[in-house]
Amino acid sequence: MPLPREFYARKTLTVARDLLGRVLVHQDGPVRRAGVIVETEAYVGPHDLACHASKGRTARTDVMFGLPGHAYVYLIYGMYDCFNVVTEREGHPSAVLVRAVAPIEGCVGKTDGPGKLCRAMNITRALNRADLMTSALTIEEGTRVSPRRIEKGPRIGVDYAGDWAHEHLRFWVRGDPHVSRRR
DNA sequence: TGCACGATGAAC
DNA sequence: TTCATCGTGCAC
Repeated sequence: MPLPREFYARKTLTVARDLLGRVLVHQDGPVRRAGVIVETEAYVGPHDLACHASKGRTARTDVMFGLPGHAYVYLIYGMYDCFNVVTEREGHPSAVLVRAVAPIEGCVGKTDGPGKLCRAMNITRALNRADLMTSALTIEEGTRVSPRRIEKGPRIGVDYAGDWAHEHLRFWVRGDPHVSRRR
């Protein structure tokens, strides 16, 4: 069963933490690809200079202004896809980037980074705007991670975002080997 | 119409 | 530390 839309219709920070331990599932034709989410980042709104929606509502960022629980998949550096889930209320652009999963089934190659997990689970821009309630891409309940096992720190690769680069909006499961290693 | 620059990963 | 590679947003 997919997590309900109300799960995503909360503060982005809350959703980012609560997504740890949940299971990302891509029903890729006959193949089921799944992994436990172990690392996330929150992009909290138009005032967040690291959030793509801080540029305004464009063809690319439009989905973030819509209903929560939809996929925002974009191309980064000309070669990698990154998977996000839209959060909060319609009209408020925000999302959670899933940075790493622990593979369960159907994953090809490593999953310890946002580009890598998309490649391993065959998540591409074809799934941009997909509704996680009704499409081949979904997130299931999984197992909640105890707050004492959750660590947080600054987001990766957003040094351009001024003060927002220092905010602790990245969350991961302490000690999990599938968390991305970069700093 | 052109151009600088990434929410990265992998090689050196 | 460098580079592959291209869509996006913004300057002209």
